[in-house]
Amino acid sequence: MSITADLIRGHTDAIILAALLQGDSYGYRINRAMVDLTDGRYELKEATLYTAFRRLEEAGYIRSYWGDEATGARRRYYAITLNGKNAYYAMMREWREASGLLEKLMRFGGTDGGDDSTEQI
Amino acid sequence: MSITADLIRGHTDAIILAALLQGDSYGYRINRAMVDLTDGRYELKEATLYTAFRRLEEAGYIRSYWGDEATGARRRYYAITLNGKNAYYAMMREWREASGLLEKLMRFGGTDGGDDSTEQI
DNA sequence: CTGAAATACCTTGACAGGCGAGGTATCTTG
DNA sequence: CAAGATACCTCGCCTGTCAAGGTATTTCAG
Repeated sequence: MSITADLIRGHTDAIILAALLQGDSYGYRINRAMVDLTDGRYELKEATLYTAFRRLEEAGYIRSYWGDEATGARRRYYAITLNGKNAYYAMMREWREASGLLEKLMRFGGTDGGDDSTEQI
Repeated sequence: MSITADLIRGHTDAIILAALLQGDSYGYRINRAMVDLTDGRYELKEATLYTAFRRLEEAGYIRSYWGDEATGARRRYYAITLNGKNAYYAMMREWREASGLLEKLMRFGGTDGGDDSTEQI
């Protein structure tokens, strides 16, 4: 089944920026790409996605403009800015460090002293 | 500098359970172990820690009891339960899957279709 | 002896991100 | 014509984090 929300929390921005690194895109399509890439195990919920777009635009990491397609529903396209790219690389560095730490912490919580009572039930 | 909270968010429970897999321990010590293991780059804040203890105990993943040390401040020890161990293994499986997906999504957001406008500024 | 720091616990209230539910409008297809 | 896909958006709740504040005990420098 799908990944729990909290494991994803905080990564939404990086995911969206990564998608936009490939070129301008719009909400619905980015969402679809996520589902496809993960074989349906992960989906950016719409409310989350659009909230993130607004957050990212406010931060100056993306710009938006309306598409001019004559056919189909109107689309709001997003483009990553220079600041956005820099932010993305920073997020990736953070992610690498954090996941390394997490791996270490979760593999071995390490109370290390090992003297106290260790009775189990 | 320290890792941002949101990257760690949701992993607190797994971290605590991992620590308790090594044997019973108490809040202050677990916290110290985290700081030591990560060279100070990550710290479980006290409020977060004690909130998590209550959450985990309520879920039946840990049990608690007061230590009987004659010296020093009183300590509340925590022990992981069978349910807690199972939960820990489940969390680890989830983490493995989620981090794999995340890695994929963040490395390549993949709008894949690559037909639309791709102008950048 | 005194006062600061360390050990050890705990609660309250605010905040931020995720998302269920609900809504709008257009186009396609049976 | 109705249903479903495409495409956008908002409101309000929930949950986990944490700054700030608090208690009590022990240790140790001055």
